[in-house]
Amino acid sequence: MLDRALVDSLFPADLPEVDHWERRYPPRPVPEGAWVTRLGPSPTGFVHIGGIYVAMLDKDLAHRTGGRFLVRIEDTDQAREVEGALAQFARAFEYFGTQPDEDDGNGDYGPYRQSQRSEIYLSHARELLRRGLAYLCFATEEELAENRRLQMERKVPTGYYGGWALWRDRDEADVRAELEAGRPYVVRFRSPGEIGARVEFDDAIRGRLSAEDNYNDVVIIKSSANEVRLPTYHFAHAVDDHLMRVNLVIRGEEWLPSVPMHRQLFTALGFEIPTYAHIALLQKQIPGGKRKLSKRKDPEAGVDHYIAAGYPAEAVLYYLRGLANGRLAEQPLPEALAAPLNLAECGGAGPLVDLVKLEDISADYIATLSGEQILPRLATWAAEFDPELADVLGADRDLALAALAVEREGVDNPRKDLRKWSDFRGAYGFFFPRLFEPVRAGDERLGALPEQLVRDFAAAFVADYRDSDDSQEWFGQIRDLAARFGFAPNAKEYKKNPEGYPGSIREASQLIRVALTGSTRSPDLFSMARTLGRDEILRRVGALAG
RNA sequence: GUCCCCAUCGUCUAGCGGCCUAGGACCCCGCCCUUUCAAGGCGGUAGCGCGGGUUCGAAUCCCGUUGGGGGCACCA
Repeated sequence: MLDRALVDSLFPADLPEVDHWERRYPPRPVPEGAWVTRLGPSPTGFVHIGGIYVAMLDKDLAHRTGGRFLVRIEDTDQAREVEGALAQFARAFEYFGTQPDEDDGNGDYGPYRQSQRSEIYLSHARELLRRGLAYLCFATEEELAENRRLQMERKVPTGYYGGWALWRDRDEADVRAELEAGRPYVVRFRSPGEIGARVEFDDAIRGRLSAEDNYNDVVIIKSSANEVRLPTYHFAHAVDDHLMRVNLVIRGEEWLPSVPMHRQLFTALGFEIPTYAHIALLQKQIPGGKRKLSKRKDPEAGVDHYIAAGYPAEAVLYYLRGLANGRLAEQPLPEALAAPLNLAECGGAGPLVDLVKLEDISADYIATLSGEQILPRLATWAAEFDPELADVLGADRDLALAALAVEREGVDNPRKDLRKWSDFRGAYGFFFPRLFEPVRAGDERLGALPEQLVRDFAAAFVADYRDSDDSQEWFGQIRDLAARFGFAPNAKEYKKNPEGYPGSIREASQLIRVALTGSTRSPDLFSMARTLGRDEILRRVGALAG
């Protein structure tokens, strides 16, 4: 243990004592059993979908128990900070309805950015040093690297412990000498653990666990060479969770092996240990196995992927809730979104993110919406991601609503060709003259039909066109034309005698379909015709006639 | 090397000593519907990793193994 005066000389003279912070951040006035949760994103890039997954859990549990959910920016790694990261946190939280109760600039337990809490960490580090529960370490990077190399060579666990901890039990005289020489140092935690000892603890998801106790002396305050003295995650999160009065920490299972060490820190600091819940990591399938979903490699890891594609938040949340608690995947979406989440029902195995499944969910959800409900959301999406489409939607709202109504309103089984907003242009864009390019005879979309036949058919259609409110009657003119031009009346007839016909009623109607939509895939012809209107029909089929 | 976690159809899961010759959803296949696509209806293929043990009885409990994921950074 270093002389107290020596310890104190390492810190600003006006640094508050730890009890100052205890008074500054009193225990919260929340009911018994209330959860105070937190999400700790770091501004090193866009938000990971796993962050929304955790935030969803955090918020649900906090609110159901009369607690609070806060977001704390963990920016102690100043080298890796990315500009603009913070702004898109707020955007993501808003989109998915996971806004915190407290965050930067809003709450009584701030600051909510670790880089602004240096004083708090230093107070607590000084206290640990005064009590000999932490120590100064002057080991160089080279020395640490040599340690590591030797450890691997000898096949013993890597780390800074026991005989490998060069500065753990050094004479004060040595320490003073290094300080007088102006050598940089870090502050390390003096782990109380012994090699081989076991420790037991409870996890809110996994139940009672047992692990080797921690015997590593981890760094708690980074190098004195840095202009601003900042802590490592281990130290920062312990101090912050305590002073922000967080009592439930939901985080990824990659932290499980660190629990013994974190518990030691809480104990050394005299803090009550929070409840930990370690959730399984979302995974990506790779040949031979799977791995952590990575923002760097997997587009679907980023929240922006979902927002830019236009997945409704409800669909994504329903999918994530199903991953968290399987029973919710078997409930209708509205109920599943409103149901409480339960940590004990979270699985221990890391699930593969299945975009096919998400798309199905999204399609189902959108099918429950009316055109009036879809349009404003679609327009909002388009404004940011497809401005031309946004223009078109804005210019002709009535047509947009009419298009959306096709086989969606007044039917038992609404279409499910809109699985996300970005599908709209492809599936419905043809309704808008500005987005439609007339088709000419000879286009490959018309298949193998002879050009002249196509022209003649189209011309005859235009010449004799009859509007009708009855779908059978309306389609009847295509049947009549098909018969006139020698098409088989149905697929069976055509199959019997392929050489005898240019095609069947299918090819005949596809001809008109391609003329009207530019595609071989569309909703019902009659329904579209009613929406397009006589003039537009004649214009488009007329273009095919030449 | 070492320390943790996990293991039901291709995927996500229900199951937690007998109600399971294992249920649901997505995917995939077939049929129907049939003017395409999208839906919808009906049906189908497909799973408890392996080996011990406990038990009258195990997907369910125990042990081992195999496989998968993650930690061991002054990243978080």
